[in-house]
Amino acid sequence: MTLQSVADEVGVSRMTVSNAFSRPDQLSKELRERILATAETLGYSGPDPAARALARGRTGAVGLLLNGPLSEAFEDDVSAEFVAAVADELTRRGLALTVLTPPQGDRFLPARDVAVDGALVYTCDPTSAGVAWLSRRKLPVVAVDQDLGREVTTIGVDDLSGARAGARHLLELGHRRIGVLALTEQFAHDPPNRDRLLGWRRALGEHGLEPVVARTTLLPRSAAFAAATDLLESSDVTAVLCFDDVFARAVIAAATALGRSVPGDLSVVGYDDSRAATVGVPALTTVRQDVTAKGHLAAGAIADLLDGRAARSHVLPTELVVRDSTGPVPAP
Amino acid sequence: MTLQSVADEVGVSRMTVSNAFSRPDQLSKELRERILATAETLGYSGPDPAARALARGRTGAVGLLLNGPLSEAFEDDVSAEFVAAVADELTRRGLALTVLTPPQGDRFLPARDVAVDGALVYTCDPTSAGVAWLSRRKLPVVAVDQDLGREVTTIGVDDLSGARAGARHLLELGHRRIGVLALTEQFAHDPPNRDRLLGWRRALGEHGLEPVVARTTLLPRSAAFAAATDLLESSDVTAVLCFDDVFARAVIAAATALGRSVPGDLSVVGYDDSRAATVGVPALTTVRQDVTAKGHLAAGAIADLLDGRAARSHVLPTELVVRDSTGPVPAP
DNA sequence: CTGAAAGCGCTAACAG
DNA sequence: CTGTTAGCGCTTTCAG
Repeated sequence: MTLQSVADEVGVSRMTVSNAFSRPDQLSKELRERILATAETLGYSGPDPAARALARGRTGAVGLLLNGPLSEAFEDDVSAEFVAAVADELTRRGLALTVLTPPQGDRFLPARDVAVDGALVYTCDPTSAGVAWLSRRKLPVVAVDQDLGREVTTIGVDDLSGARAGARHLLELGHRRIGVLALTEQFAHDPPNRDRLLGWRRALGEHGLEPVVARTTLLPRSAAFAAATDLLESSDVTAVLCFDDVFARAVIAAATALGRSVPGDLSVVGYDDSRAATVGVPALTTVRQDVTAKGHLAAGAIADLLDGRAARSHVLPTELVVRDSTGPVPAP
Repeated sequence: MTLQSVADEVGVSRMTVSNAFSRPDQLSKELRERILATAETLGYSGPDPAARALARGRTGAVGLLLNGPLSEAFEDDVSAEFVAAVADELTRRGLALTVLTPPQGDRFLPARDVAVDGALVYTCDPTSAGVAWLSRRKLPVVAVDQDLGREVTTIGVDDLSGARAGARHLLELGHRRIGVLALTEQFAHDPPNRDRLLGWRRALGEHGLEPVVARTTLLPRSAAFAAATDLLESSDVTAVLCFDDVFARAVIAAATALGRSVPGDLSVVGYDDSRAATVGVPALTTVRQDVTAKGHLAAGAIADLLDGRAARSHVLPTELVVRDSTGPVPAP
């Protein structure tokens, strides 16, 4: 079943059938309906997407390049919300989302071998093979929470200000011995981790203070609990600033296990204002970012690029949300 | 930059260059390396995936057809874990995952217009347009937690037994007035919802009992809390069987808000053994299913189908996990 | 509004 | 091991 079979049946040229499907305004309504009806009868389900992709030079799919185990990307509320927002917005613009997983061998490298018109780079080591392949293919790319150079359209978040706001909030409450729970050194150059750490450091620095830094990983989830326990046992911090809300929950759990109450004995600040911030008790003081907006902007940017329009970089604002996990510094 | 340019430069035929990239065993190691080196120099990044897809008749991408807002699919732990497992296993098999979102208009229907070799159908209304388009395109399909007919390879879960085990557990604890919190009528034919409900009903039926049925939706999350509150206020159930762990948490939250303790005053059984089961207090008694295995099996099945191998249907087992949210029926 | 010509870039099959 | 032949199914451009 091809365009040609339908054309033969109707008695028009293949091109007219193509137009019936792809450019409705190029032929009479009447003829178009006759063609569509015949196609239906013949069981022709429309132009073959692969052939169309080759002829048009566009596949209609946008890649989402992710590094590390996918479980990290999909099992984290924040990433999942981002992916959902991206997929929704891409669909609205007539594009599909293809997941470009990290390669698991040598034969098949998604970033090299999968047909996409462009890609979103998210949660990636900028030096990864995937990023390199995308640029070798000269595909349009939009970086999200990532530094790929000034020429690359980038959608980011003002984590520097967000982190600073969180730290200042603690300082205003009188805290002076403050811990932070960040990602491991492996993420030293990951913008969110880097900027949050920097924002905390700067705010504390304004008071001549230095944070007690603890580091951990997103997975396994138990790692954060262990790191938090260690931080609380090995130092006398009265407050902890966390890389994200999940870490904040881990700190609260660790504090509780050590018999310390939050916010009575310890103040905890999360980040993201994800589901974890409001689902548990106490509700978290956290720094809100609009992940859905980030996804929409990223999808819009890559779509613009594909349409030959310029795409602007954006830095999304953050906002401190004060809830119940922070309070005045405890009396000595 | 095409195969031809590289061929011209090296002075061999285009086919030999193609072989250098795609069938390394078809030419001498020496020649191959010379070709690859030249390609590298010329900035040729390998065969164009779109052209290759047309010529080979295979795109190397598998669709994942989802219905309803993507937020439901991605922001639910269980679905997210499933998607991650699918993507991982597909990558291992040299395939990519393309998300086939529900159509948001008329011009662009992912299930009709996106190039994929086959698709996984998950969380879909079987009568949806998406499913219809896939079958019109005659694409190989694997159904997950879905009834698409006996000819369609299906990966499912033994929810009937799982639900029964949960209900029997409550019966053994002495409960007789039992509520259930299921999905709305809209999901009457959704296999997980249908089978869990059926399993609960049958187990209770063996004791001549009928459950008090409450129904709600996955989103917004507040809906479950409201439904649970209503159930607890309008009936005198001593235990509630829930469609999933998130609902179980909502029931516990509602009970707590009404001044009832779990499991002292009320027993609650979840489903899935997802993160929600163990993250909060009390840890949930729940019915475990292996979502990652489900994802791996589904990906393996569609990959087999694409390779022309037969793919078997599977029904994964479930297992009751007793934790702290269930206890003996309270004294009257 | 319709059709003819000319590929898009690659690969299967087979011959040498 | 290497090259030739013959498309894959569609769209772009441009003339009628």
